[in-house]
Amino acid sequence: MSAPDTLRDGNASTRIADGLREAILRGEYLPGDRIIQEDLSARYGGSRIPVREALRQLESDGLVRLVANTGAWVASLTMAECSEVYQTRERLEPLLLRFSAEHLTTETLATLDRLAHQMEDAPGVEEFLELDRRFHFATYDSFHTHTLGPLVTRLWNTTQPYRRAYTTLVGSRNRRIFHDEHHMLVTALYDGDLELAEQILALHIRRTRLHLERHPELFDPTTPPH
Amino acid sequence: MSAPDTLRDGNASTRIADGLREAILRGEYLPGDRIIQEDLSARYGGSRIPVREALRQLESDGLVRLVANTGAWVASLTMAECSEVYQTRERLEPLLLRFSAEHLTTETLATLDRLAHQMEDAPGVEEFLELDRRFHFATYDSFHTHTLGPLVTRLWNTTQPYRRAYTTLVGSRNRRIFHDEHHMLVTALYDGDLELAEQILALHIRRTRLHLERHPELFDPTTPPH
DNA sequence: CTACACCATATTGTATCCAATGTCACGAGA
DNA sequence: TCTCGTGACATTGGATACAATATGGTGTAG
Repeated sequence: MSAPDTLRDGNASTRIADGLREAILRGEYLPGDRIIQEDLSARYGGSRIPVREALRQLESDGLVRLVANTGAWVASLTMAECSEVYQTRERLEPLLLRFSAEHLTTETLATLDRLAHQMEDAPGVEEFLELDRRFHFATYDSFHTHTLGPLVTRLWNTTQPYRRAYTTLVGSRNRRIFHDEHHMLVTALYDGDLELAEQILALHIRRTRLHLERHPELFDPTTPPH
Repeated sequence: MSAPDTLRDGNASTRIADGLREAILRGEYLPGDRIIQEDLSARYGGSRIPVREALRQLESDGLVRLVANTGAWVASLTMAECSEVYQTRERLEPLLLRFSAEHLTTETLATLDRLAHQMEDAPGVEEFLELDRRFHFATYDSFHTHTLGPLVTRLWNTTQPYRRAYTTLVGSRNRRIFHDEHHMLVTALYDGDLELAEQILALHIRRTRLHLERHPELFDPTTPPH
């Protein structure tokens, strides 16, 4: 039997950072929401000291914005910033895929195929987002990386609210090509054609970016009040 | 007249984080060195609270390794990890260069040319490293980025101790091709040939990585004690 | 009615104190 | 001589208390 959740790590800051990160990724906090240190103390237990350390951590992760003597907000992106993250992903993830694909097992390939099919029947937005994330990370998880894996995770995290907003907005329209790309990726991996797999992934990310860019209303105004 | 250094930011954690980061980059602390919270308190003023926040921040930046209830160390890399960072840079920096190059001014180009020549006469390791960094960042600074710029900075920072060690080890041997690549890059930028500039930069980073990989003795042993 | 100054309140920033944990040296026993 | 347990010490983790700063509302002057 496991220890109670509040003792999980022996380290309150890490626990709070993980908890808040998950809450932001679940959409419980929205971009631009104010974060009060005392609220987090109350929610996760402990004093404000570990809360502050957690906020520093999440700031470096790009999930929280801190302003000295003023407070903390859930980070928000302009469309240009979000687009930049996607263009970064377009260069990084194919590399990570290449590293990982060299170590893919048959079981992982079967899992990927299963996830790609499950996604087609995802009943709601949350299931869709969750399966999409699990699919892509399953293609990456076969190789332990020091820098690249965490970096990619970070880029996924900072854009998660906007993926959610977009998916909610367009419903299940236009998803066919999205699923097709996943299946093509699985096929390329089955065939061991890493060059092709990299290209499909880059196109997949690029197309998603272009779709997002059709909806500026999802993002912060380009000229935020400074 | 400016305020004393200890009041620079109105925020002790940021000040300490910046100070410690610079100290690590200057080589004042070496990879693997233990960091004692009280020492930082004494050195930068203030109590241990802001020190701890600063350490969290630098941990997320990849410059410090924290172990719960045990302590903090200056981060160190194995050769494989360092190589991974360089492969990541090889994909990222050409993109950043492309973003930035579209906004390069004539003055910046002149500065780049000047820096490239200055480097050839750099008297010592520190000057060489400093000029190299300034050269590359000058090619990036013409475009304000939200994610990519800080990311690249971070990758440069985590590998800085090893660049220093390598440069010290080989002295000024084999630097000719290094300088030539810089000049080629400047020329490509003068000509507005972004495609070529990207390729030169990627090759430049790749060649540096291959040189580093000839010196495993500079790095942590691959199987660290766990 | 608007603009501005001022004050009350909420919130963040930091210091001090104590608790918890890990480290290391020393000594007893095999 | 080596191993293992034990205890003192060094160091980190966290809570409380207080100081510093920002915010938002109210009243007053123009």
